[in-house]
Amino acid sequence: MHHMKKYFTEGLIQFTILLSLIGVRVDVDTYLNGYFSPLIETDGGPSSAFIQTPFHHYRDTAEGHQVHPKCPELDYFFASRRLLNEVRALGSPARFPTRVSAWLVHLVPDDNSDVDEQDDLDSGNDEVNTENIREVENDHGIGEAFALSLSQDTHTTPGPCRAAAELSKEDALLNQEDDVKDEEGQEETSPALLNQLTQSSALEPEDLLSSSSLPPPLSGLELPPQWQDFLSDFDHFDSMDSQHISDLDADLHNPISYDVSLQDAMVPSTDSTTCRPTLSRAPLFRLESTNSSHSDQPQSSSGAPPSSLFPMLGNSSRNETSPSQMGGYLDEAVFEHINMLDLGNLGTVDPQILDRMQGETDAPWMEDSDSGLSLENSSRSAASPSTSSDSFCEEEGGATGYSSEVESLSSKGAACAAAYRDWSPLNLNDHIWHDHTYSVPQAQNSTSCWVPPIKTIKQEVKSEDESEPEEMSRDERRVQALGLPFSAFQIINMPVEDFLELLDRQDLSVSEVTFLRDVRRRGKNKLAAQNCRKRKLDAILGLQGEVEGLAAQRDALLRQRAHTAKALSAAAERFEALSRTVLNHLQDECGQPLSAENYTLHCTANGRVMVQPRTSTTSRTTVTSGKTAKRKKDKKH
DNA sequence: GGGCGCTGTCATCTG
DNA sequence: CTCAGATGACAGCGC
Repeated sequence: MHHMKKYFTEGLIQFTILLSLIGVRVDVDTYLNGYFSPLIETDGGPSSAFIQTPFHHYRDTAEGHQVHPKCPELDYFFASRRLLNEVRALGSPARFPTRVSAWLVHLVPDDNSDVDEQDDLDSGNDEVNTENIREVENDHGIGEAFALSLSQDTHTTPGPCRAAAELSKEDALLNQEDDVKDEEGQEETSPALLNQLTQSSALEPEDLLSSSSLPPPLSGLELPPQWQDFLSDFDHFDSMDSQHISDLDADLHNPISYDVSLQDAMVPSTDSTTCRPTLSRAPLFRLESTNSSHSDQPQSSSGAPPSSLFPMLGNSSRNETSPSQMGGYLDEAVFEHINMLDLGNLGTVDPQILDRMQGETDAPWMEDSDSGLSLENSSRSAASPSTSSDSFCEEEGGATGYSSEVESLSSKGAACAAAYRDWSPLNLNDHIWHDHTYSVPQAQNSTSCWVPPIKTIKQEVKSEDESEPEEMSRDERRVQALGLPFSAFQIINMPVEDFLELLDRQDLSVSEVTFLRDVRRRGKNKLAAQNCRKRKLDAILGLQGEVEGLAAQRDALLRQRAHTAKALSAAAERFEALSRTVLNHLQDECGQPLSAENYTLHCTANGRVMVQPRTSTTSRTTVTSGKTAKRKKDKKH
């Protein structure tokens, strides 16, 4: 189970990073909040006896996590959460525009090789205003380098180069209708020679930029080789990234298997109005494992049934229809949600820690016991001061102490001593040592060797050297003074039935009965306190190890983040250069190549790649003029 | 003499 | 209700 969780969590991290790389923000909280706690409970069930920490006051307060108050993972929860908060405190990771990874471009043969490479991109305005989108298309079909579509219409439609100005969604619908008409009239003209690098992409005719003058055709627009490289890189970007991750973390051997289609992953970055909910596309990501879905996940906009295993996949599907929810950034989402690694940490925690926990849960309280050490010590001194030859193990069973007590029976207790003579050490073992003892040393149970604590040894040595009687506890002395046939140790550890019978059969006054009850209560509480303290100590030590492991994990994640950011930045630069090249192959109504300073490429939700003016004011003007031109053109026709 | 750690004990809660 | 266990709080003790 630990291994499953480990691989699950690691795969989750990789998957999250991948999603961030392609511009999908993953919300892991929704999954982990709802699902991890049960995992903890299920997995750590027996371990609740390992550190039975009653966080009564923290019950159900761990940010909604239903953590059992005695769940030891609560400690890890707080510790790991603190660590990951420190990670986040290191600063927001570099942000990268979504559009960098949200493109698909068709490779189209191009004879027009004179590409103006001198345009510089104006990076000032990256805001995508879908209301001002101009859809540009080559008019001869050969150079239809893009105008991609993720929709199912796979036909290619040649047509004049047009730029459609859409002021609103309604206009877009109108334009689509016009486009259909245009397609019908132009489908016979010249089929496009379009190399589809990806499936189900299509060129769609759009309106003309100008009704009066058609721009000269882009004959055989051919992308430079680096563009093909770029596309191929993106086609295999997921595998590339997985490779990076695997290089960084050799332990991530079995990430979650997934199949990412970059085309499916093409997502718009900003305006949700561009989303086309009616589009039927393949799932953004497809998990090869099919398990139950998380029905609790709110499907905010898509309304699609939760068909994915993880809520993050639900998010992915949402991305198809709710692009506004997609931050196209490799941002702190990865690290924010890894904070479930506390939870997640249980999966990705240092294997040494897991092994240690496993080992302790495997051989739990069997090995204990300091519990009763001092008691046994005192009992030993009280019950059998003269029977030093008796081993402790014998005394632990109660035989030694019992026999010694019988030997020292007072007249008062002698009458009832025989009645309890059959109270065997087995009873004591059955009723006393059955649970709650924190850590009985394994040797104590398996062999007859008992290693007393150092202090006990010191006391013994001291008593031997100084020839002084061992110091008896107050209760020991009082019990001895009563002249009862049982030591305080036996009173404390005998079964309650025997104890009650003892109280009944002994001719004891009310005060004596109360005293014996107090002795028993105090003795048990003393053992409990010892166990409790030792548990607390071990918990602290375990948390220290956990902190060390989490710190190492944090460092690894930071290195990984830096590496990923670097790779993504390089890809962004490459994409910018290639976009510049593509823009230079396009012409405006005047026949001039589109300047990368004034235009940028944008991909809509339906998969179209459009040219978009960089500045809103300019785009507004352009859109308006484009729309007017379109209407003029329609009148002409 | 004060600080610190250990230990025992009490009170209280939970199962 | 009783009992056992767990734990925080407190006090005593020794170093």
